[in-house]
Amino acid sequence: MTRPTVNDIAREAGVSLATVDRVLNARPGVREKTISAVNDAIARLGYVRDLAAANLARSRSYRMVVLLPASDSQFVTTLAAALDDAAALAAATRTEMRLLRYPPEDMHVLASTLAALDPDDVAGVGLMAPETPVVRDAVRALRARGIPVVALASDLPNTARDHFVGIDSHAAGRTAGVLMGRFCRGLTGSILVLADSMLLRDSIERRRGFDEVIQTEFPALTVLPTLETHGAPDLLHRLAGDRLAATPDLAGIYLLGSGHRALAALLRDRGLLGRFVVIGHELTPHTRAALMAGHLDAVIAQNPGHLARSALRVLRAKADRQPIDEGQERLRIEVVIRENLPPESPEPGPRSLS
Amino acid sequence: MTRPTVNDIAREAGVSLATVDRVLNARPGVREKTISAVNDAIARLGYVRDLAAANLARSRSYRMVVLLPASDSQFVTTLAAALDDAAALAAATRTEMRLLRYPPEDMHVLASTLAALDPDDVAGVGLMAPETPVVRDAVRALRARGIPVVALASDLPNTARDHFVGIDSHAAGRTAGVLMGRFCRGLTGSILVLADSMLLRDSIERRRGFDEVIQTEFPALTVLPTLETHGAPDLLHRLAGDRLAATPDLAGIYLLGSGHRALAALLRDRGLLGRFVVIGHELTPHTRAALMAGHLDAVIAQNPGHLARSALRVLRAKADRQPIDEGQERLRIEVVIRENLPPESPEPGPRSLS
DNA sequence: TTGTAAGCGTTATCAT
DNA sequence: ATGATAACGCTTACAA
Repeated sequence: MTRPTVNDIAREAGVSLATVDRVLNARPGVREKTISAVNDAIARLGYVRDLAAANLARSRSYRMVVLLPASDSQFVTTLAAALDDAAALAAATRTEMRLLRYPPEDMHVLASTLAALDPDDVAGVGLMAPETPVVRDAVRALRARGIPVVALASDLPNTARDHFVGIDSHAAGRTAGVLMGRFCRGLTGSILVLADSMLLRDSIERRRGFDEVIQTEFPALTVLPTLETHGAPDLLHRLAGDRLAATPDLAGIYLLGSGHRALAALLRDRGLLGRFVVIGHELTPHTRAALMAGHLDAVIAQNPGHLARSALRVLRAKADRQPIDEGQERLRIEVVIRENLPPESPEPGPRSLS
Repeated sequence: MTRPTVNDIAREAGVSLATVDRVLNARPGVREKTISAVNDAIARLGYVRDLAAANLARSRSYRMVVLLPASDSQFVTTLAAALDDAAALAAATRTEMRLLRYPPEDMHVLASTLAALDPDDVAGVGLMAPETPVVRDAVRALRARGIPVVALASDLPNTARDHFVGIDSHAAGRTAGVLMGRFCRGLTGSILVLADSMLLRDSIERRRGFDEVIQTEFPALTVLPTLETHGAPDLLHRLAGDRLAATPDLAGIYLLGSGHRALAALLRDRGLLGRFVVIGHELTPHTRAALMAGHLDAVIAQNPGHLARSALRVLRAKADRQPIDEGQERLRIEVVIRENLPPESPEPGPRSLS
């Protein structure tokens, strides 16, 4: 009736508790024969280990470090908030998080921060950073010192990071492309593309996915060269304004990064609000407002709450060398329009007081 | 540095462990004065109780019951599989699940099953059922006996269920409507609507949301009366076939429920595959295949894995009278097209063996 | 009204 | 290579 415990296994297998534990945790110093005896007992009894008890006994706590660029991007801000919420929740499982920010323009600062991390003080590192050589090396060094690393939001594929939690930018770009194409049904014309910077791999991949789809499936549309706004509203206003004037057949606008407010302002200036199909990325207060106002038609997004919780869960699993639940940790490429906009999270999440 | 425990409180307050426990759990038999002494110590030390340890000591386990209709609908099948996966995961936290099926046409069987549930054998009930008077009464009775109830996928708003885990059908219908309208840009014509049955509240609400959007935002489109197919492919073939022939200006098809394969077969028969915008609900093997083949343009879905995990987490929280994390438990109204189709879950989820 | 001590299911530290 | 035994933070008889 009641669930089998390690004691039951020990009795059934005719060994001691300690041996069962050794087998359970794949610790060395057990004969092959004993191992299989224990495993047999486990299978026979249908044992499943009580995680809570295990963690209690370990009384181990997990100090995670998460590094985000100190940019004022709304996505980063949103993610930081989500991480704080997730950390409050994870505290119940002895997992705490230190959230650090690094100057976005200097990867050397980031690298030295990472290099200074003490392997027996930090159980894992979450990192959102562009994949520059400096970063690559820093991540490799971290892993060499036995600290698990997960890449957040932006992947670091060539660093042997333990895991990536986020969405595939290329597929996200394709998704944006299909929506743009279909929302422009019947139209012949150009698509204006705005990015913060085309040096970031995510932007490049989004653009590549977008182009692929438009070229092969929507030949009536032409994607214009990307304008780089470097997060500067005035620059966007000028560059996009010029392009707008020079493009009489404009059908749609694709924002790879930020700039939603500046774009809306520009279009309003010109009396063009609502005249084009506009598609962007990430759900932030700005894009949310734009969706509600009808200035933005769709957003391709990843759920920051899920991202944050997943990051902490995965880090913890890695720290424990436990497998992760692929299904639970896989982020979806979300399509958000006004009608399925999730309600603005009202409370900052219950800070589990009692 | 380390978190304070009950022992620390006891020492700080100059009382014994047992007294601290009595105060913590609001048990009787403690002087007012002692109570406040303990509470002071708790506040001073910033104690936060370790729930896992508490539950371990209680050696409490949570036996949940989930009831699904015994229909052969693919969504229900998918959900059942997701629940089994979630249960395998939840087993590590002393939460087990019994998955029961009831004959979909007879709510009295369901009601008597619910009535037979023993309050000190089952810690919570998850229920997917239409909201008939019989069901309403059964749910009320359950709650009166102190068993928490969460509604799954389909809400039971007038039963005082503890929680609903699923998406808002009305908003889902509106989302479908917007996509239909936008994908039909420039077209003037009719939309064929197919449902299993219009007796189900979810279908009614989806349709209502869909109509609202089309009528107010896409006046060039006309939504035809719903055809009820009762899950019967031949009936769908006949009814939809007739309507198809009688509707020369058909622009789109909206499937409120199942029937994707039958519809594809019909359209193929008539050489009409790919001629209309087709939008449906829920991601199942059939809709997935249809999306991949290009016979279906978009699906409005809720994530069954999330639904299942959320249901079990919420039931557990309710059983413990703990607050739930709104952010984590809120399901998104997902828009799935070919480009953001999540990969088919390869493994049935790690059955946490070790 | 309060305290003592024995668990709960694991893990970890010694012995053997 | 294996076994006792004492934690881990909390609850719960049973005593006092």
